[in-house]
Amino acid sequence: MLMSNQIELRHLRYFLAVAETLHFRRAAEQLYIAQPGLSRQIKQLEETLGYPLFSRNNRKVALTPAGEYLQGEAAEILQRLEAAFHHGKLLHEGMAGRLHFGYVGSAMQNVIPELLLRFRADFPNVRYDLEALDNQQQLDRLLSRDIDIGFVRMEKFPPELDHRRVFVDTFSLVLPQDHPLTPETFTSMAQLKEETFILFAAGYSRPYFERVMDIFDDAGFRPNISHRTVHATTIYRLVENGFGLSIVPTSLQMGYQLGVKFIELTTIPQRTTLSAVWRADNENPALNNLIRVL
Amino acid sequence: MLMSNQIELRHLRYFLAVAETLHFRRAAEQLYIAQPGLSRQIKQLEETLGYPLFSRNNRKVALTPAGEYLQGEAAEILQRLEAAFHHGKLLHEGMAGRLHFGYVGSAMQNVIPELLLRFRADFPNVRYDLEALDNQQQLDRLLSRDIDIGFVRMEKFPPELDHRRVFVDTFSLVLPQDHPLTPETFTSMAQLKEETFILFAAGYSRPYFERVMDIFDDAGFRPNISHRTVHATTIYRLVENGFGLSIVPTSLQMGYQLGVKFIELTTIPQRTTLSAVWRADNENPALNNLIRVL
DNA sequence: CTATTTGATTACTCATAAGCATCAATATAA
DNA sequence: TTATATTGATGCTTATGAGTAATCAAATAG
Repeated sequence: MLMSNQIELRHLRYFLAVAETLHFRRAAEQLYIAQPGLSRQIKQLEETLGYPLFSRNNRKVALTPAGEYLQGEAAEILQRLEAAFHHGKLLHEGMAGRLHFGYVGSAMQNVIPELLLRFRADFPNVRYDLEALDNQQQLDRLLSRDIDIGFVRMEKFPPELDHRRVFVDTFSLVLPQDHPLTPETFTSMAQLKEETFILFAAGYSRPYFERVMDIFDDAGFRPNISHRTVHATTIYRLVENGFGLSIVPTSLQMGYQLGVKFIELTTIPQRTTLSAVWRADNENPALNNLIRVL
Repeated sequence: MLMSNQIELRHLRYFLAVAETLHFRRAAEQLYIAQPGLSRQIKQLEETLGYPLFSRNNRKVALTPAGEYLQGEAAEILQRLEAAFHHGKLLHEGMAGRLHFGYVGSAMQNVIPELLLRFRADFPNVRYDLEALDNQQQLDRLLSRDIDIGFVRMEKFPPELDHRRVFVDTFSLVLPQDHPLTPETFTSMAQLKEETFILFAAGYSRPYFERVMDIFDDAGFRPNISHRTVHATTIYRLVENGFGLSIVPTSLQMGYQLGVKFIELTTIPQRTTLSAVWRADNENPALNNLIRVL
């Protein structure tokens, strides 16, 4: 064991008081204790350390070189400890710390930026890790506690996870700029029976894929799918160049300047929902604050 | 008062033990105390801080985010405190710290470098401040505690100061390279009755100046003094260019490559002594070690 | 189910920090 | 000089609270 194992913070606090005042009686008053106790605690500290901190010639108290050095160190150490306790409190209150986000790419169009802005207004000292992941990756990393919260296009979740619907979106058709169909002439999905389609890969999110296929089922035909991809930009590029049409969440049209046009499918019943998911037992206090903001 | 004023190092040590083992009973064993005391101390720490450090579900102990953070901080703080105590011990033993030297320029020729080399061998962690000062400046700054030790050419010292003779040196004549006098033809100072002399200024050190004048008194003449200066290089330059002869401590000839030659005055009784001086009540522990090396 | 293991709780003991009265040494005042 | 005041240290007592032993309640394992 180390020599300083019997030293307590009390010793340091008393030492600092005497080091400042260089006067045992006044230091004792300042500490709201009686002088003899102070004398003995300082003596005990010196004996434990094995060297004197003060030179006292019965009329004057002065710091030894070692005492002078320790005065600075002890003051800094106590201050740092105090700061650590305070920062711990912030962490406990979710006012500081780190939140690890997972999200499907489309959530970054509107939901995540808006959420982060609102959250930062109340909790400016929380930092974020943001990671674009598909639905299944997010579930895996939630269960392994790698991320604190996920934003997925799903409806059913494992029992360990809590969730909340954060955004319900219509679908939109994506067509080339020069396609004859317009919002005015569009009446029903059945008009697109002969078209080729570029859709999200089924593996990316089966529930999402099936929701899209429902649209075609309701229209009474199976689509001719030429390409499957997960990237919005890729879809738009392919549509732009005449490889086919596509169906995407309406919010996904934001932020792109490409040669495609959109027709929002407000007449069909299908909607796609973005849900926030998190572990019910996640103890990150910042997460509770985030969920409250949701 | 600060919230943490009732927290003691004991709390931190106990906390770290539990944080490491995540097990109260084993942590208690490791600390050589019984488990109930440990439980209470941790609880008390958490209550004082106002937030929990562990989440215990009657079967598992886990750190909260705040606890995880404090584990790192507390470990570092304890380590730093331990290091501070250790460094204080080094300071007390004179194994670390700082020594402020004053010295007359000539002491830097041989005495100071040799002393520092020997001292550094035993006390490599002591740092130095070196300042070239004349005798009186050194006494003043010793009395005002600005320097720890001085190296002067004096014999008498104020009562507050302790001293020790460190080097006794003969005098040497300084002559131009082409001067007719040589060590072989030199017999007595009386041969120099007609010469002009360049000497140290009396104000620089009266005892030293009078010692030099004694040499002339013994030779039976008062010298014709053309210049007075304190700088060795200035003296040598003046001698080299025929402005006169000089008398310097023999050790002062080291380290200069100039057009002058020296004749060591071994036959006269005068010697010049370099003394180390320090305050008797100087508490710098490194000083005691230095004096022991002297 | 029972046995085991976990941390928490309770009542008690004992170590010790703090307080009081006093002392010795020194400085200041008369 | 003597008297007085002020300093930190010391001896003794007290009270706080850390530590212990026994026990409990809850969860898990067999």
